[in-house]
Amino acid sequence: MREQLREKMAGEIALSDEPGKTIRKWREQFKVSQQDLARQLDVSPSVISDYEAGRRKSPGIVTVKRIVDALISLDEMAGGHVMKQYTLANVAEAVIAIKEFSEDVLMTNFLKTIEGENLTPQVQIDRHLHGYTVIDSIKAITSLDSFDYLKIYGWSSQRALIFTGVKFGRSPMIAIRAHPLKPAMVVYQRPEKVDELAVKLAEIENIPLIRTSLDIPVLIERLNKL
Amino acid sequence: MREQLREKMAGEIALSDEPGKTIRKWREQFKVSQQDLARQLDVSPSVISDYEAGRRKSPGIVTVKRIVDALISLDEMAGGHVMKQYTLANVAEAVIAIKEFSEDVLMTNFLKTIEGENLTPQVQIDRHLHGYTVIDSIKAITSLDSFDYLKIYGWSSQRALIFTGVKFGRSPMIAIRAHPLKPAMVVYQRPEKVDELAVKLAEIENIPLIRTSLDIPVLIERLNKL
DNA sequence: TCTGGTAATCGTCAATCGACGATTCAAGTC
DNA sequence: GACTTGAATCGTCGATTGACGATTACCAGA
Repeated sequence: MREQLREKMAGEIALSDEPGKTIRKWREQFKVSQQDLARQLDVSPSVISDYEAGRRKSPGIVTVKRIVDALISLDEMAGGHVMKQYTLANVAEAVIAIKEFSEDVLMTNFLKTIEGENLTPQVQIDRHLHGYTVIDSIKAITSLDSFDYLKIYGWSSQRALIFTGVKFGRSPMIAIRAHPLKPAMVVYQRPEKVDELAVKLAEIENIPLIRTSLDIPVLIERLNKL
Repeated sequence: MREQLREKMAGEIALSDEPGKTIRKWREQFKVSQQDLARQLDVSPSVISDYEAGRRKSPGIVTVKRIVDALISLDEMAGGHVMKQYTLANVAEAVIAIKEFSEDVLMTNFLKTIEGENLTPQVQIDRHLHGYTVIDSIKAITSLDSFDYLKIYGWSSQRALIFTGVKFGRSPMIAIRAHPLKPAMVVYQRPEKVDELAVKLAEIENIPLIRTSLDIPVLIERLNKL
């Protein structure tokens, strides 16, 4: 993952309109002072300040590389704390919780547990669930990646997909509709509103669409008991 | 994904010891001539050649950005063919097949279907499976990413993990051992050899370790019937 | 109030970049 | 053999970077 992070940092800085600000952002992420960074790089602290202030509009890639590596090295010397964040955190960015049940769970029980309200009364809820995935839909959408992960790993015929941060509930259903592998159940956690279209799509797909008003920590806790 | 690719390209170029070669690599990926690229950038072709030849040891990030954007723009104008490669291909790189069963499958049936030989006779195989994932272990290892995806999405207590391209079978078991979430069964498809350590680890974890001699297409076909 | 840690600003200068254009090669292909 | 097309090499030159050090400014504590 080290390489990944290095590349991301370098890429971000290189593409930034204000590389200085991006450098600063990362330096702050790593909780390193300009001085410490300067020491690690064996340059004067003013150099760092100049970069961050944007005095150089297009620093050379060697400079960028040196800065990135210095930050990562400093972090490693201090235990690699920051890097760890960007390992799991990034990959799992959009996934808040995930679990496979050791024994199948009835949808009706699942509903009771999360205090869910069925928005699609026509759809049968007599099936079983093998597991669930709780997804931060904002993050899933902004980092398209995550959506792709989900497409491949997280969506399966026998699990509940729980979306948090839902506005109208259209995008998740559209994504589901576009994909061959369907979840057995879709849950919106405290949606602002649930669009008609979302309900209609769920009915077409024959997937029960559930709304719950539990907040995330409570929801997670309840789910853990299953 | 566009942003992702941009960042990756910029990052790679920025971190490269020979940025010129990396620029060339990408230009060739995009199947663009130096001249076309130069035209897109509105500079003389010799400029590109100079960069690729390494005449500038540390090009400024603005230059890098311009080159990256030019390549992507050219690709987009031509239909975005190259970019598409870097979308799904990359994410799914290591996953050859994946499926959740609609109904549980007994391990013994699973074994019969794939003509599997149990290398761990002590371990019980009376459990059920919810699904399986077929993984190209070479790709999974070289692109560390994929291994991380798996950690989070693909590994679950009730599924079979099928590894292809196995040399000694140590790495997959070690990775499994290191991770809290365990598969219910591990299958090696035509391993060159199966190391003692791998078997021992499987026993410790109480995960049946299976060997199959089916080749990949046949294996997939059989699995599809489940 | 003084001090130490952190950061900003700026003048300066050698080194390097960014770009051009002229020239030379290497392969096709007409 | 003449003619494109793609690429390499290099001298040149103005513009910018990379780095320093001096100076200033802003806190938070002792």
